[in-house]
Formats: sequence, structure tokens, C-alpha cells
Amino acid sequence: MPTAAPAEIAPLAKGMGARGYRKGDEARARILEAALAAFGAEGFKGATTRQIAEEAGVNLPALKYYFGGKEGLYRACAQEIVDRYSRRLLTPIAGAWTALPPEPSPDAARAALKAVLGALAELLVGTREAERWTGFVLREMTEPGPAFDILYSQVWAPGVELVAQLIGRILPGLSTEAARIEAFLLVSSLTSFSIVRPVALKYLDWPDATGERLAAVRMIVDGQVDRLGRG
Amino acid sequence: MPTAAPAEIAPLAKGMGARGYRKGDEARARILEAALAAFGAEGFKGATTRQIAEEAGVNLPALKYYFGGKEGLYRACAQEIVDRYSRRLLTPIAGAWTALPPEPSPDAARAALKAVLGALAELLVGTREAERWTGFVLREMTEPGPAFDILYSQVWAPGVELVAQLIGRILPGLSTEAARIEAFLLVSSLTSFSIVRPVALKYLDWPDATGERLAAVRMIVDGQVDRLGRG
DNA sequence: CAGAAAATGTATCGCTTGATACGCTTTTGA
DNA sequence: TCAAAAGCGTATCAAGCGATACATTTTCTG
Repeated sequence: MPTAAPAEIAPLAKGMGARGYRKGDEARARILEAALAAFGAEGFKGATTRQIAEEAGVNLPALKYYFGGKEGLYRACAQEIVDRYSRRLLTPIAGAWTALPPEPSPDAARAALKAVLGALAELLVGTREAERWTGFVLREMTEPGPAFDILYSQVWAPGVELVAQLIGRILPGLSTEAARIEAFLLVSSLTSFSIVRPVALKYLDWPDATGERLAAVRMIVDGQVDRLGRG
Repeated sequence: MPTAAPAEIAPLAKGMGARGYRKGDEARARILEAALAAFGAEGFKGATTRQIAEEAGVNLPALKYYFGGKEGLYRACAQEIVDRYSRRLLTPIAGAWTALPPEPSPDAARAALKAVLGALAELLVGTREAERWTGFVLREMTEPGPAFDILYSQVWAPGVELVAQLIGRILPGLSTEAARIEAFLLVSSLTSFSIVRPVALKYLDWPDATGERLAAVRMIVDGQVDRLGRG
């Protein structure tokens, strides 16, 4: 059987050992990048496979060839987000977390929380790098689709729960529930900045959110952390 | 010319004076309600006119008959949101605002801010009434469409700016910019609750966000207001 | 109670969508 | 070197989309 279509959906990365991709993996990466932007900006239904293919510089059947179809591509995007998020945030944060003593002092926990939220603000507010996938994640959280479980359990919940844990250390008297609400509101306010960035910039009359403007946001978030126990 | 299509897009409410609608205005209202839910949940592209028509219990051409088409219906939804928002929030709030003395004391401003945020929390967190249109508004803020200007200038900006003004009264020393950032973050955290409600409930393991659970959220928001100047 | 206007219903058009059948070209490994 | 696998391009399909031409029924007015 000469030209039979590939039995498996995609060849995946097979010979990724020695030197670079196997030629087609670069196309695969381009498709993934274009899909991430398209799905993030317009949602699953809104994004079209033709638009993604053109943006990636491939033709339409390539999407089926590499990802099995539109939904497979969507799931692959979710997995890609999990991977990037883990590398960029969770891993360093987990390091800082385990570096804390088992029962850190409130002040140590306060410093750790500032560091975590600072990194989050840096990523969500200061760079546009995260815009692609915050839109993707938010959409999935708003109306759960095929990628909800993986994004919730591996991105959303761990992130908020870490903040809640730190708040719990800062305020040992606070109930777990109250700490979680506080954490939810804190993280939500930062993600909102990324999600509705154009509106935030327009409202604040900012050209961007870098430099001293990012510093202003971080200072206010730090202030909220400072005031956490001082009620 | 007997059966000519209506020259104007829609008859609108014509004989709304004496007693009730002219029969068709009820269909118009049903379509608007269905469209609000559909656009809010799935966006402009995601929602289909057939789905809206079926949900409203009318047939497809009725949408053209009453609203001129899909985009006209979308704009009508935005206008409807502005109207409801004005009635439900802006008007009472503006009343409270003008009832304040020209230079209210920080404590008076603090109480007013608590009242405003409490009403907002009540609406966004405590009821599901707002879910329909928060989704709609957020989508429009995320990727501006035909309804952006009206929603931004008549819903978003006035709401956040009111909070910023109150914060400015509470902390006279604070810069306008800092007050606006603080207000943006404060309001964003509450809107997030409405937007990603299923996720919030799942994370907090809540069946809903009413009663004492709503009270818990309000207490935390009140605490944030209380701590505003105490840094 | 006519007759016009308003409202509803039927049928269909043109277009875009995601998908895929199928053939050609390039890369790979023995 | 040379077949087989991998990658890529062309052409096309069936389904669903928004829109609308047109017939029919209902409602209001004089």
C-alpha cells in the first residue's frame, strides 16, 4: 500500500535526538503557534482552519496531517500552554515554595507571596507574551470545552492555590476558605489586566504596561500584600 | 405595492402608549433575550441566528424583520445591556454619589465605596442575572467589535472611574493614576467572579454564591476597602 | 366588517466552513 | 542508490451559515 494516509494521527517528534527537527516538525511548530494565537483571540468556533493554515504558511490538509483535525489541534494547544506555563511559572515557583521552611514566618511568607505575584504581574501585565494563551485559558474557563480539565487542574487551580497557601501562612488565623477567596480575587485582578489589556491601557491612557508603569502596578499589588494582615 | 418589506429595518415600539405592545414587540423582546444569552455565551461568530430564533420561538426571517440582521441584533443587545446596567447600577450609584458632600470625609467616602462595591458584588457574584451580559461585555472588551465604544464609554469606564474617584477621596494623597489602577484591579476581581463563575465555584467547592457565601466575599472586599489607607 | 399593514412562515440561494480523497515531491535509511 | 516513508499540494465534498424572495396568516384601524 503505497500512499496510504498515516495510520496514526501525527508522526509527532520522532527523531528529535541528534540535530534538530525532522523537517516537518518545524511546520508543526508553526501551526501550533498560529493556532494558539487564533484560538486565543477568537475561540474555537471563531478561528478557522484556513486562517490558521495561511498564518502558519502551510496548506489546509497539513492540519489534519499533523493534528488529526481542528479539535486535535485545539487540544494540542492546551497541552502546549500547560507546558509553557509549567516552565515559565510553576517550576520556579515550586522551587521557591519548597525552599521555604516548613512553617515559614509570616514575613517570609509575605516576601514569597510578593515574589510570586511579582512574577505573575511581570508575565501577565508587563509582557504581551502571555496574551495568546490567557485568552485561550479564559475562554475555556468561561465555557468549558475539550481542554477544560487539563487547564483547570494544571494551570488555574495550582496557581491560585499556591497564592492561597501563602496567604494562609501570612495570616494563620484566617480560614482556608477566606484565604482562597482572597487569592482568587488577587489572581483574577492580574489575569484581567492581561485579558482586557487594550481596555486597561485605554482607561489608564498608557501606551504600554512596561517600565515604570509596570512598576506602578507591582507597587500597588505589593501594597495589597503588605496590608493583608493589617486589617 | 402590497407585500413590500418594511422600508425601515424595524417597526420598533410604536404604539407603546396606552395598553401593551402591538403583539410583535413581545417577539422582539424574546429574540433580544435569546440573543443576549447566545452572544454572551458564545460570542458573535459562535452564536448562530438559527439557534437564537429557535430559542426565541420564532423563525429565521423574524431576526431580519425586527433587527435587520445578525449585526443589528448584536448592536441592539449592546444597547439593551447599557439600558439595564444604567437602571440597575449607574442610576442608584449616581444618586448616592451626588448625595455626598462636595468634599466628603475619607470615612464617608469609604462607606460610599463599600456600598458601591457591595451592590456590584451583589449583582456580579450573588445573582446569575448578570452572567448573560458580563460575558457579552467581556468579549467586546477583549476583542473590540461593533459594540465596543458604547459599552466602554457607558458601562466600563464610568463604573471603574466612580470607584477611582471614591478611592481618591479616601486617600487624598494618592495620585489619580494610582487610584485608577487600584480601582481597575478591584473591579476586575469582581467581574472575574461573574465571568468564570463555574471555575470559582468549583475551586471554592461552593454550590452557589448566595447567602453566607456571598457575605463572605463581601466581607473580604469590605476588608480590602478598610485597609486601603492603612498601608 | 372590509382592507391595509404588520407579523409569520416556506423555500432556497450563495458562501464559508471543516474535512478528505488523491497524486506529486522530498527526505530518509539500509 | 533506490524503494519506502514522510511531507506537501490540488481539487472537491457535504454541512451549516446568514440572508432573502415570496406566500400566507394575523392584527389593527377607519
